[in-house]
Amino acid sequence: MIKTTVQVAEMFKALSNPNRLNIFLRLMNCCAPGTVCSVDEAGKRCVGDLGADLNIAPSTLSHHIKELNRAGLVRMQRRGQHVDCWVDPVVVEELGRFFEPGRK
Amino acid sequence: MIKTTVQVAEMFKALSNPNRLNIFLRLMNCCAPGTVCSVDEAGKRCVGDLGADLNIAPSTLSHHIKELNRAGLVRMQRRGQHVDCWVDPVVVEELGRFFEPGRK
DNA sequence: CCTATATTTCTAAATATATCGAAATATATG
DNA sequence: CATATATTTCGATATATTTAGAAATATAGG
Repeated sequence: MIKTTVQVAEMFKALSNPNRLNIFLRLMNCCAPGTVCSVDEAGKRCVGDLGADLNIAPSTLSHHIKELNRAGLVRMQRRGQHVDCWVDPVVVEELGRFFEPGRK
Repeated sequence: MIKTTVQVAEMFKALSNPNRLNIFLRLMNCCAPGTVCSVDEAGKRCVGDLGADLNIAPSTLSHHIKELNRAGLVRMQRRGQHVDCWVDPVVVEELGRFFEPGRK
């Protein structure tokens, strides 16, 4: 899945806000900083959980997660009242390769 | 060299603009897209070279490279009329690790 | 010192982003 | 259906970013 420079820039933009980066890191680590991971399904957390201790309004949280989703980094799916979120491992792996030298 | 979430977000922000990302990629690849690498010192290119074919004003180019430098991704040093630029390999390697799962 | 080239600084305008609160929607359950 | 909880949409505002052009600065070479 080859990406254009613009698409990759979109992904980095999604991670360029400290709040969004924290949300992303929580999904990557599968648990809030300093806490033990406890989610229903492996690697998935609902929107509300992701905003814990981040001191942002629910509407802002929703907006940020939508941005991460739009950029292709995070997938979402409603499950009852909640909406589960998880990182797309393939996309994340591709991003990691961006920082390997000698890449073509 | 441990970085805060804010510092890392700054780095991603530096890469969130397509023009800046292109500049960064040229430094990473050490040559313009589709061309053979030809720089004085390994991995270094001057400010002017980095903007070739990017269709941006010199002032804009200078601004973007300064942003990459401020974020810690790119180092710069004047050499005569030119200013050489090169990526900080340590910082880039650290960024790459951000996308490895299971990181603590 | 004068000129040419490279780069930066400053200023300004257009556009984009971050954030909130209020209202709307979705779902579960009594 | 009424209510409670979770999330999203909408509208507004403050702030930040992108970019260019003009002027300033740096360096090399006559």
